[in-house]
Amino acid sequence: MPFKTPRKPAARPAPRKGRRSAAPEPYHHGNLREALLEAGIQLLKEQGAEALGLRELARQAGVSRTAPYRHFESRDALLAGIAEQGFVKLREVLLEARREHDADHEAWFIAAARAYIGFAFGYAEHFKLMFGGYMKYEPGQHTSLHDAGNGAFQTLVDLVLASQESGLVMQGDPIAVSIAAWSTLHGFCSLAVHKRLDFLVENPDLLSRTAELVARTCLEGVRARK
Amino acid sequence: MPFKTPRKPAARPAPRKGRRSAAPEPYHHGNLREALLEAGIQLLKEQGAEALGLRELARQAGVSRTAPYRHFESRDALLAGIAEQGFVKLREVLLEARREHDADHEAWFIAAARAYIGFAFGYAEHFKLMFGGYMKYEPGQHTSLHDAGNGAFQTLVDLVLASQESGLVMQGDPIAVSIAAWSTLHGFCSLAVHKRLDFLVENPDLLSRTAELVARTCLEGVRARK
DNA sequence: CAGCGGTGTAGACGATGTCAACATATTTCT
DNA sequence: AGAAATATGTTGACATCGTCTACACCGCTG
Repeated sequence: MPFKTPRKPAARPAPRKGRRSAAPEPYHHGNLREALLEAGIQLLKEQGAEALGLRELARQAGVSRTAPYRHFESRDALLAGIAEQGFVKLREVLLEARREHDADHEAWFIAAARAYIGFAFGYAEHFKLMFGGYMKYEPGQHTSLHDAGNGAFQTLVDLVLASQESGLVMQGDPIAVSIAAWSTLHGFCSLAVHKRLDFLVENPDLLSRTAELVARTCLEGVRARK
Repeated sequence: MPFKTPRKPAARPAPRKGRRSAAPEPYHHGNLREALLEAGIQLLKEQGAEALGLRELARQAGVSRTAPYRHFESRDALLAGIAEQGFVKLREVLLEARREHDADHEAWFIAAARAYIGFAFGYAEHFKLMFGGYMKYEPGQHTSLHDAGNGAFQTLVDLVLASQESGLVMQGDPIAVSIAAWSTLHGFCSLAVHKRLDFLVENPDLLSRTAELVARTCLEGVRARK
């Protein structure tokens, strides 16, 4: 009986005998899709993106190796799903910075920069997955991931637009200006997360002071010239 | 006779029967080490870092799969060797920018920024390998790669030091200021190279204008406040 | 000429992503 | 309610990869 074998029943979130709910929650055995994403996020945090194997994820979810293919077209698609969650979270922390400093554009700017840096350091592996070359990123593919990324970027564009109106930030194509500001943040985070700033890591005080300098630089670089 | 088999003799750089030369060029069959690096650089340019398999490189060099292990401890070590070459090249282009604008610090700054961006766009895959998470990067490992990276970074520190003395750039820890300036460049390049700026790619004019803005932002962000 | 270390080779192992074929559970149609 | 369709999960197999071990060859030094 090669089929009745393991089936750790505790691993499944209770097959839901209830008739039907409004949300089209998957049926069958449990919602594997989310279980895979959750396991992936957990494993990503603990071991990094390299450890995110399809088989490993399936193992952690208590299913067979090819089961994930019913929910993700390929390993890359699964990674894209995990990365997407990261962009959602990133957007959230950026929106939070906005909520707290809506009135003062300069404070908003600095808070957004700190939030971005905080996200990168707090979710380093996630950050690497989102912006690194861990998966193919062909245009037209992974549109959902793409949208989530644009959603996060849009919060920066909103900030730039508002700051241009209030005269804090230089005029010019808002996209270009946003990218210029974003680049400063992103470059610092990318270098740090990839351990290219290890001469700072040994001096945590200098690291945090540099982070603060970067947050300011990010604004000064695009501040309206007098 | 399972051993006499392939041995494409043309692929080897002539066994060098000459007695001995000053440089300790490897003997035996040819200098496989450099052949592997060359093939790797070529393949990297054409197909990206994912294609850099040990077996594939060995194939390209016309040797057996495990031959590379006589010259590189692991695949990561080979990748590190290839990345190292990239840092050497990057340092070269940065030094060239310096040579051309030694006197005018502002021009030097802009030229260095353009050179960095030019390198990233011209050697996109190499850039990704150098700064992405394609290989383990434990501290203490790959010291040669590490040194090459620091060598390239040092050219930026030199620029910042000179610019601080001449009053162009703000005071403060030169390392921190260098990182702040570098971050702007690096962030832009990293985003572009990883295709996260595709909304720009469709508009090459906007892309180049943004690149120019970034090159300026990189200086404005750390310019001495009046 | 013997031996020895530097170099290259074949075989094997475990691991991975993916495909095709098959089994089973849930929904939908009649 | 029963049948058919669909969604989900499983096994087996294949090609590929990095790496280990044992072995073969080469060119030098004694």
